[in-house]
Amino acid sequence: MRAAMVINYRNMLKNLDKLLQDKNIRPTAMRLLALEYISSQQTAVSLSDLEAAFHRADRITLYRTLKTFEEKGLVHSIMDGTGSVKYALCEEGCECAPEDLHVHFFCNKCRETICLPMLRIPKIPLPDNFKQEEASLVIKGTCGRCN
Amino acid sequence: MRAAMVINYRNMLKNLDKLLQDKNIRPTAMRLLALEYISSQQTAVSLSDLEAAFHRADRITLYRTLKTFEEKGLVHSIMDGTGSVKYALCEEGCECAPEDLHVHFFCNKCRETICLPMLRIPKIPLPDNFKQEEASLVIKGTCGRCN
DNA sequence: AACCGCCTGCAATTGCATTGCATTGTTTAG
DNA sequence: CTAAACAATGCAATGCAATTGCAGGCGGTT
Repeated sequence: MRAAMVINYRNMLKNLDKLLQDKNIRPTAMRLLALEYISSQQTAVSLSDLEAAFHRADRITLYRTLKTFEEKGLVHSIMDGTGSVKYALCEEGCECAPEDLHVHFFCNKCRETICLPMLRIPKIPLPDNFKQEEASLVIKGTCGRCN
Repeated sequence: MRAAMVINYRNMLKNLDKLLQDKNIRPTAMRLLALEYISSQQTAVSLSDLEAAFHRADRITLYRTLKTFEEKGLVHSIMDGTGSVKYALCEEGCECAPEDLHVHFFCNKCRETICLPMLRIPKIPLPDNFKQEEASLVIKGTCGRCN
């Protein structure tokens, strides 16, 4: 049992490691931890969340870690209107247009932001000569847990 | 001709005045000017825009003017992801759910934000137990003018 | 005319995002 | 194996937008 867990944990690290490598991100200890945290969360995480999870780590380093993840397409950022940017893992193989193409939900009760990857942003018929490059749809209300 | 313009200007002020009164906002000089400016713009305005238009006015007063307009339902705010909040007139008779129900467009070239009141945000079929209260859809790209 | 409340202006502060720089750690070329 | 080159980290400082406190001023009411 113990052994199995250790092996699983090792495997997980291997996987996270691979995730980073695949995106050309050097797998440092901090980054592995950050990535582990992000992927363990059901909701999008803010810099403050990360900071709270690793209170011994430097805020700036965490900030740059998130920025790096975003640049390399490992996570995407979400502006949910709370004033602090949230980050969530990109889907496998997604070339994430900056501000992704799926819907995000912000719960007014628990104040968490979640990705709804199965819900794509509908195509909107823009006026003549308008060209769409990105889109961001944030729905606010109460989430399944809070209802 | 001159006389007609004067009369039209007077009428306009009367109209703006009425707009304010209807929303229970006391029509001070500053507010009339701010409202005139906002309604003369084709695009949503930020606090900085207002500040630039009235460089003799106090930034804080302009800030509070916008806040008052928003509270009273005269304008709605738009978070377009630029980091500064934009404001635009609400449609006649709209009870503007905070973060309105129409689509907004942000042009990556001219960096202006515009309302597209004729384009309603489509209804999204949320997962079980999720309740929608508001929604914000911002499309980014290049606008008609910039193409 | 006196009172009261809203509006305005100035000062100061918060909060999040961002950059500069020196140090440490890791990779790579010789 | 070592040194140079580069990347990541930690600390300090700054930028920028939003926000609040307070005092004075103005308008409207009694």
